Amino acid sequence: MKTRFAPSPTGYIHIGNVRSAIYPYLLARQAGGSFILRIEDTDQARYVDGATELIEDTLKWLGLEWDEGPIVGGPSEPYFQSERKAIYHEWAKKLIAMGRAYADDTSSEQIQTYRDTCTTKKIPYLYRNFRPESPPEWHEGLPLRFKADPKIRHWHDEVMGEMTAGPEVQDDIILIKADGLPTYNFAHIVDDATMGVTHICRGVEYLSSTPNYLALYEALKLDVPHLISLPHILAPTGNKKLGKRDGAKSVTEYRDDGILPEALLNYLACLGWNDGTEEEIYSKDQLIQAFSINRIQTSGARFDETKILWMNGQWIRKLIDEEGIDSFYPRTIDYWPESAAAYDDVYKKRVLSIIYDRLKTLSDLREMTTYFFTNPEIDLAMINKNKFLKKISEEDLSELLQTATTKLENTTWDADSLQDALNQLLVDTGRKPAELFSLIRIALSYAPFSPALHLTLEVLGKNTSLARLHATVTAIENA
RNA sequence: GGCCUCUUAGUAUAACGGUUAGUACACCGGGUUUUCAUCCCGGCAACGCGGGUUCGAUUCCCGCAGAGGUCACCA
Repeated sequence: MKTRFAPSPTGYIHIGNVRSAIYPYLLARQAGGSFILRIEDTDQARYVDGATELIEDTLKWLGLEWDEGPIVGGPSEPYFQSERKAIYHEWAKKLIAMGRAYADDTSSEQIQTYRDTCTTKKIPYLYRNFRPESPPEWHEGLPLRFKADPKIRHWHDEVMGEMTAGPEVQDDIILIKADGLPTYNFAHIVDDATMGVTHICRGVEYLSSTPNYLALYEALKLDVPHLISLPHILAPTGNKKLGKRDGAKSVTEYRDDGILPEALLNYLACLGWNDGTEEEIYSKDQLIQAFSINRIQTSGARFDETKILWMNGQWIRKLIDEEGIDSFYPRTIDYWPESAAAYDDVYKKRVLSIIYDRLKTLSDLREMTTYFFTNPEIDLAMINKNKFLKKISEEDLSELLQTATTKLENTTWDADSLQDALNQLLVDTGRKPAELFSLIRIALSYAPFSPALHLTLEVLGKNTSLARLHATVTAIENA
């Protein structure tokens, strides 16, 4: 089995089209076949500088390594269509020789009048109805058209099932443009054939041009590869397919937002496909095992930002629980608050180890861990408004904090001892956990939430913790 | 407009023609010595409409409606 991902270098890969890279990848890996990356850069007008690198970068990040293509090379080089012009022309000449292609010197104005004629007659426009009797000899600078053989065509789509199309959708499509480069319609057929591609995964938008491709395969005496039409990913609102105009985010943007490639791959693969079990979390290897074409959905699916967030949290926890903090930590380095730069990895790993089950994305670290790196600004309103603390007098609050400080000063600074000390404080002071713990927690962090108190204390360290408690006592007394 | 495709809760989906239509996210409630989160328990919520076929239809067939795709010297 040979599959391919064949994007145009017109910008970033967004989540609306990355599935047409994921599914062929999974298929190839499952079958022990190969996965090709081919760059379809025949439209010079839409070419965007750097887009190829962006595509490569995206695939690498997602873990979709290709066996043939740019960088790695392969038996069917080159993998850029712009460099394969001679190959297309060779195949085009075969069609000309067998009388199945002809040069087209019709001006665009003339074509427009053909169209207008059809519009006024309310009949579908087909160029072949205006096919010239004796077209000129083909030479570069002139578009080359396929001579269609319109008839009823049947084919099998692995997702959509048995398909039928009539002659009314088959036309003399352009094979080679005036600039000498082929159109997608021609190039992909030649490339897939010469590269040995056995399975084509592409969006359903190609379904309606398939009859034309079938005619080309037939004329060129080529076997038709297995055709796999992938339903669209829908925009957040409405039912249209997700595109850049709808603000479709690039895949790499999710990386910048702190989404793990494991989570994005997992989510995207399961959007519009499932293996029939109730499993939700799949690693890449599990996807390769479980994937099957016949369970791909036929209807479009909406990308749900909330669910990818949930899944990302699951993956953060899974990876840390299974592989440990040390192995996961390097992936977090770009996501810490600026103030963390002054701290070493050992400290940041300790912070990570007590905060990670609160993360939905890696970039949550930026907001959630600041008080581990800088002394928080004292905000007594947080104490005064707290539902457990607002009924306690300032004198009592101050006394309570001082008692706690004294107790903690004489405690060995490890999580277990700190937990024991806090429990003892509960007994000594006769306070409810909600009162004592809320007060200490706020004095330490002035954050809306933080990890368990004994862990927060342990990681902050004795000096910092006691200093922060003192600072709040002082602030209350001066208020 | 022609041709083609799709249609189960808000979202993603499951269910040999027979089930109280299952699961996950979201949301709501409860539990786990403070908070937030994790985890656990519970709740809410769906077969587009109309005809057939059948003892019985979410499931098969036909219409309709709605939505989408496509009709380029773009891919």
